[in-house]
Amino acid sequence: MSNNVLNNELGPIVQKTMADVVEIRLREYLKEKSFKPGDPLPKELEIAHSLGVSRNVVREALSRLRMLGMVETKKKRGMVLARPDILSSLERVLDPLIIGDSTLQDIFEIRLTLEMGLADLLYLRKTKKDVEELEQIAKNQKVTGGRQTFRIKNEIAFHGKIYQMTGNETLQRFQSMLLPVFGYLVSLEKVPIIGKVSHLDLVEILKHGSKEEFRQGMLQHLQHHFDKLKRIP
Amino acid sequence: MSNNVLNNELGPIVQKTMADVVEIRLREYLKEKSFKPGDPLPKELEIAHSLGVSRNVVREALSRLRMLGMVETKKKRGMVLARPDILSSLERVLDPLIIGDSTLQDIFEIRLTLEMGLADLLYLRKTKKDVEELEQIAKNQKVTGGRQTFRIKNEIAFHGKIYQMTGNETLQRFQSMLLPVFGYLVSLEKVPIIGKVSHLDLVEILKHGSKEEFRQGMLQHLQHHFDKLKRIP
DNA sequence: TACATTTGTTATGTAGGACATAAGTACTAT
DNA sequence: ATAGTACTTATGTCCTACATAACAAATGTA
Repeated sequence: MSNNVLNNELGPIVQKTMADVVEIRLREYLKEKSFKPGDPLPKELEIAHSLGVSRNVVREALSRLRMLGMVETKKKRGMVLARPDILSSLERVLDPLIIGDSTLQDIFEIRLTLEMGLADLLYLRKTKKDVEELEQIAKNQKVTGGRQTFRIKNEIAFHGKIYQMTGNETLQRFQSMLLPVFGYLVSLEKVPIIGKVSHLDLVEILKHGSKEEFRQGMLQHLQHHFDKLKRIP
Repeated sequence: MSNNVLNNELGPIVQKTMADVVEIRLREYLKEKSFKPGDPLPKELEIAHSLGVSRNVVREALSRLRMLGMVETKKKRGMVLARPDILSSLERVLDPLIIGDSTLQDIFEIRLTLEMGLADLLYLRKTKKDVEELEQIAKNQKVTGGRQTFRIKNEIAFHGKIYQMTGNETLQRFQSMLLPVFGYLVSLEKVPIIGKVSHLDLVEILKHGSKEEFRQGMLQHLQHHFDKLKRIP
């Protein structure tokens, strides 16, 4: 018998605690009964009794769902299913000091991918006012020039504004959530590298150029990042 | 005093439970002391005593961190900080039936953005073998043709393969995690719409065409999705 | 009758104790 | 010295009790 088969047959032993099991069962229950936001959940004691566990365990499981924003509770009124904020769960674990290097690298690549793909949304939704504000940000950088900390702040403001211009709130929040990750990665570099295409160049393209030109401009702007990517991962 | 200021001054009243507070305090503590994966945490009772709360509350907070994969516990040995899997937290809340329509729309746009930005990673890492496998998937569709359920499966296989070809595991998992969302959105459409550029066309471009040609091809392939996007969000 | 006040009920939030269990650690006997 | 035993410790689970908030019902007053 090959080792591969063995690995499939016996997975790693994960000793689930009761809270884990109850969390899963609750999820299944909510899905099966197709609960919708606003629907009231059973009482803690009812859950505990019907699952044959203590109220403590149920509360640990519920505490998890509450953290994710899946349930909200009010005294006496009981608990209701709620609409979780999908990004708040991400936010809790997105700490560059904790997540591994390979994941960090993956996230960095995702950011590059997103920025290369932004052009379509951007040209669909950019407004004159937005472009003007973006130009102002780009000009600010030009004026103050040197200072490292300010340079980074401005970099963040510029790219953040671009995300905001897409009109996609989730995307925008996602980007701002990734900032600490990039701040961390950038801090590892000794010398700040400036792309061939500047922020002002990008603004100029946004004003008078086409989608395709913007994509090319963004590619040039990010080129030094792409240059450092490994071919075979 | 303007209403805007008022809104900033007094935010909405959020009555945090002790478990919420302890969770936050623990996070801060881990950050301040710059805990790294593998470092042992204080005992439950120590935490409870030093925070002045019951062990129950501490366990609820720890249960949350355990769910996110931030801490792992073994009997007697105690708890250690662990490397959370950033996507597993997302997975728990990514249910199209629960999240709101606007977020659903945002996610859909993010997917389009990603696919439009994939070209660079793809051309950096695609292998001959990958392209051949992709071609096989595309041909499979051509052969069997009609059937709705199979068409969707094949669509998923094709685009999934493209993500896999980027060599970015996080990106790939992210995409496969979004599939239920798109399955849901697609199920809302009456008539399946086929883009002007087919899967086989895309494969052909991957074989002999340039990055830019691929991007244009992908744009054509997704054009009907872009057509339906709202200008002003 | 209409309204205000009080009382009761209920579900969650918090505290604290008890014990089982697993996994080290120290000790003892051959 | 090694094997086996007893002890210790931290987590996992259960139980009881009570505080608190919010709703419901009952009661009293104009």
